[in-house]
Amino acid sequence: MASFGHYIKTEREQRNWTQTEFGAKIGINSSAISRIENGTQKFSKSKLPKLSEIFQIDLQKITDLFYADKFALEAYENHCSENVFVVAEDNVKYIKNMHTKQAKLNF
Amino acid sequence: MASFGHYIKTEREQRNWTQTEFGAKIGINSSAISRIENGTQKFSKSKLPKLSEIFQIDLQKITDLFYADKFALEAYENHCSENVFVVAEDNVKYIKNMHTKQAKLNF
DNA sequence: TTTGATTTGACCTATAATTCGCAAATCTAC
DNA sequence: GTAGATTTGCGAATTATAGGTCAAATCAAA
Repeated sequence: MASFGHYIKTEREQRNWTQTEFGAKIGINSSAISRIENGTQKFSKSKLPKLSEIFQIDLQKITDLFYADKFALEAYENHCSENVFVVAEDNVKYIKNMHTKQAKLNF
Repeated sequence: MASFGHYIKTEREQRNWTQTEFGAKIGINSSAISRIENGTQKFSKSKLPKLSEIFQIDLQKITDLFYADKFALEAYENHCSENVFVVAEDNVKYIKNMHTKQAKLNF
């Protein structure tokens, strides 16, 4: 998939909704929808649950796509090297580890 | 490595700088340094070049560590699944591909 | 104990980032 | 050419966040 905006556009068109119709459902002006689909504006993360609801798509999947796109763009724009995401994955494991250990300490 | 704040702390201590000294070099209040090292506050990306300069560490390495930490935390906090970063990596490739094709079109 | 270093809380500010609406412009069938 | 759909310029309004200040608390080592 290209980007999150493109993903939204595809899903919207599959349902034969105009940007205005879709905008009404999710509570955003049609011009904002246009910008979102074209990547000029970002979809606000607070509306992800609503999006999953009206698209009837698993929230986890939508969340992953959203952040994968966000991270990719950010990494690209800030000239991160190839292995940023490898390091990031390790960091997540570390964080999870820390939190479980922290949880154990509370007993 | 734990987190970017911890990384900063380690490097600072290796140089035997107090938080106040380090803060003076990079232009941040010492209490802010404390918060940054402990993860309460984020290091601002605009100061990354300055950081690489005073630490004498490759900017690319610092950039990667900074964003790996940022992405990891964000992924963790927003409950992304295991494979976000795999997808993100694909997305970067896609973006790079798009841009090279775009570049070619300009000839 | 004393001194310097670090941590933390509370509150405030400046600035950057971003969303989004409105209206005009442009595009696209029919 | 007309109507609906999409795009875009402009600007407002909101939000997010880094970082400061000041003071108190805690830590650590001499």
